Order: sequence, then structure tokens, then C-alpha cells
Amino acid sequence: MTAPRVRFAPAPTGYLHVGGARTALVNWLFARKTGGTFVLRIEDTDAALSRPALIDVVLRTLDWLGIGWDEGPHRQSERLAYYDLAVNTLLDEGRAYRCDCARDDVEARARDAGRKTPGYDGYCRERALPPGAGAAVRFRTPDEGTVEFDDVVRGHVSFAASDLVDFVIQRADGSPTFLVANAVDDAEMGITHAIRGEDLLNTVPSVLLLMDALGYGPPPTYAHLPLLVDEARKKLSKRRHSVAVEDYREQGYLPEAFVNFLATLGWGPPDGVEIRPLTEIVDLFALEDVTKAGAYFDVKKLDHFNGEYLRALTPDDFVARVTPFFGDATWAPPDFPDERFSRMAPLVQERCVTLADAPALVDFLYLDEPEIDEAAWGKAAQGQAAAVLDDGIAAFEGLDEWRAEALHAALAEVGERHGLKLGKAQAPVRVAVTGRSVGPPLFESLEVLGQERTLARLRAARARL
RNA sequence: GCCCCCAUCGUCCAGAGGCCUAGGACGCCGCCCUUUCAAGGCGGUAACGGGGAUUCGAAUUCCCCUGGGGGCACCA
Repeated sequence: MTAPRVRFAPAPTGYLHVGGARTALVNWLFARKTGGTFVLRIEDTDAALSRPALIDVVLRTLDWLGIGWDEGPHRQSERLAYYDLAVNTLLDEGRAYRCDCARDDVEARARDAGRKTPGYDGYCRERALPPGAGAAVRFRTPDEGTVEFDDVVRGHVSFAASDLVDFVIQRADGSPTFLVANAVDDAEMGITHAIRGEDLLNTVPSVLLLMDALGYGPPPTYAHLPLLVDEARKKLSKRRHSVAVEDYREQGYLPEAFVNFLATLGWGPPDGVEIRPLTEIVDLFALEDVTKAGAYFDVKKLDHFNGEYLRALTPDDFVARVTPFFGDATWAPPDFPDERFSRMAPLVQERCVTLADAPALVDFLYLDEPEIDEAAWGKAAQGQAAAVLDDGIAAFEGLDEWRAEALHAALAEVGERHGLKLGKAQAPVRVAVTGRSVGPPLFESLEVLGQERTLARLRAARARL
């Protein structure tokens, strides 16, 4: 058997849809696993989609995900001659015909005829419209028979030819539609396996018919992946969710975590170990094992994956990768990541779900005054807060070594004096110094903040009581 | 409406006739650890949509129903 050739063929809509990323990943896995070639093809036969900026987004995002292609990107907008040739051939052979029906007319006829099925009725089949402007070209679909194929994940699929309408293969402006471009390219590019989303399943018969009419050899083997759905089991939509991979990057997800998570949708490793390097997934992956039912894109689970990957990073790597997420922080110093952050980084790393969580964990180190969360302060200021702050200030003033251990011991002693556990005793101190009730371990935070600033904040808080 | 596809815990995946008292993971709920929060440890909750058929035996095979999804553009 010759080496497989697969393709990822996105329409450049301005962002990479997570479902598209999943499709790309599966194609990539299959290619790597089988020693095949992964072709990238941009489906931009629609002029509105054929813009370099839109295409760049796709390329950059695939790159970010670590999904590299072996060939391409081919652009359908640059291959128009092939499609023209195919359309003309079909026209010459009577397999296609011109049609100038307006959409409204088609609909009106369907209504008048009382047909329940909307769609084109073959009105222009025998009109033999001459070449010229204003007419689209439609493919003459068979009136009877069935179109069947074996899908790697779906199994045997069968369509009645009578259910197929005469679809448009060339628009009135002369541009080809997806269906011809798809048939021609898959054939011309020697694609052996067409792996894509289930939403394209019922375009297969049209493409198969086209390939046959054009005299191409055996069609590719199809594999239709289950759709990614939301909590209501609907296809992920741009309106309601973050569907752009770019959004997840901005939200601080790591590409390796994201890709690993994507691989577990519609497929699972035989040993049940889900979090693992892509290289292992390549070894374990099999197209035949892909699930048929829609898969819910569960961000909670993605979070878990991301946390695991985040904590597994070396400290240096973590700092390097989290740094861009401080770009929007006006308080971040020019030399960021500075020494203060480096000292805090391991503690921050333990507590992040995404990289974007980091700034809020250390902002108090850089702000002149911490931003006090009123609700948190309200709680912390109750009870013996005044006494704890007074004694805490006194104890911290007397420290000759400003180190976490010493601070810990000092505040623990203050707490004991007032019958408070350390957890209780540290509450007012934490809010006073960091502005929040939760955050990295307190004494390490104070150590890095420094004696002077810590005391100033404690005094300010005491004054506020 | 028509066509196609799908159906195991809330969710993702195991399960390819007896190994299932249905397994793992995320979530959720407890408990432990603890300097808050996380992380970590331990335990728990929770599913084969319904009905027939085949079989000694069905989550696993077949049929029907129900439910869900996708598609029916001069988008892809």
C-alpha cells in the first residue's frame, strides 16, 4: 500500500475553530502514525474568504498548536483553472447544464408545487441555456440508484440518488463551488483519506458523483469525526462560546495541554491514561477507534489538563511562558520578570489553572497600594483583627531577619496569644497586605514584599479599622 | 417536512455474548494534609433511553419506538 495522503482543508474564516483544530489534529495523528503526508489546503473559492490575513491566522494557529504540515498550503483560489476545466468537461459531456434561476424562483416553484422538500427542481435541465453571463452551472444528478461508501468511523453509509438535487458547481460569476473544488483537489492531489467533521457527511455523495463523472479513479476513504458540541449538545457556535483556538491561547492555555485535550474528544487511549505526550498518542492512535457520538467540549476538563501541564513546567519555562500575560498589566515593571517575580514564581505556578491567572496572584508586590477587596476586608476586619494587627506590627518591627520562617514564627506567636490558629491570625494580615483573602503563601509573600512596605500596609490597615 | 448520523455515570472515554457486583478520567460531595487558596492523599455519588427478537446467557447482535445531532445555499 502506498503511503497515505491526508489533508486539512479549512475555510479561512478569520479564526481557527476548535472543531477545525481537532480535525487538523486527527489528520496529523493519522499521517504521523502511518508515515503519510499531511497536506494543508485552504478552501477559499469564495472571494470573501480569500484574503491573506485570514489565511495567516490559520497558519499561525496551527503552528502554535504544534501541528505542522508536510505540503502546502495549497490555495484553491490559485487552482481555478483545474475547476474550470472540470466544469467545462461536464458541460461538454452533458453531465452539467447552465441555470439562471433566481433563488426566489426556485423557492416559489417548490411552494407552488406543494413539495415539502425545498431545493432545486431541475427546471433548467432541458433548457440548454447558451454560454454567457448570468448563468450558474449545475450538475445533473442521477434520478435513481444509490450512492454508497464505507466510512472508517461510521461504517456503511447509503444515500438514494433521488434525494440529491442538481447542485451548483459553478457560480454565475464563474467561480467554482466547494463541491467541485473538493472533488477535483482530492483527486488531483492524490488524497487517500478524507478525515473531517461529521457536518460534511452528506456532501460525500455529491463529491463521489462528481469524481465518477470526471473519470477519476477510486475516491479517498472517508472518515467522519463526531462533532464537538456544547452542554446542550449543539454544535459549538461562535455566538455562544469561545470557539476560536486563539481565544484559548489568550486565556492562557498551553498548546500542548490544549492539543492533548483535543485528542481525548472522540477517542481514548486503550490504557485510560489521558494526559500524555503527543508522541505517545501518535503510537496509540487509530482512526478505527474514533467514537461516533458527539463530544462535549468540557472546559472544566481542559482546565484540569492545563493545570497538570502547567505544574509540570520547569520553573524557568513557566516564567518564560507566563511573562507575555503581564503585558496588559500597567503595574508590571519594565524589567519584568524581575527578581521578585522569580522568587514567587514556583508558588504562583502551583496555583494557576491558566497562565492568565498569574498576574492577580502577584500584583500586590508591584502596586503602590494593594487593591483592597472590600468583601474580603470586611470579613478579615472582624473579631480580634485590631489586636492581631497591633501585635503583628510590633512583632514584625522587632524582626532582625526578614525571612518567611521568622515571620511565620512571629505571627504564630501572636495568634497563640489571642487564642487564634495561624489560619485565623493571618487573615487580616493577608488582606491588609495583598488586598485579597486568598493568594500565595503569606510569609513568602511578605518576605518578597519587604519589611518596610509590609509594615506600611499593616499600619494603613490598622488605621482603617 | 425530507435525507444522513448517533444513543453506557452530569461530562469524556473503557466495554467488540458469559471476565460487568459495568471500569478509568473530569466534575461534584465528604475526610485527611495544611499558612489562605491551590496542589496532593483517601473515600463516596452516579449510567447501559424504552419495547420486542435471537441466545442457555445481551451493555454488547437484529428490529421498532423514543430522544439527540447534522444537513437540505450561486458558504464550506
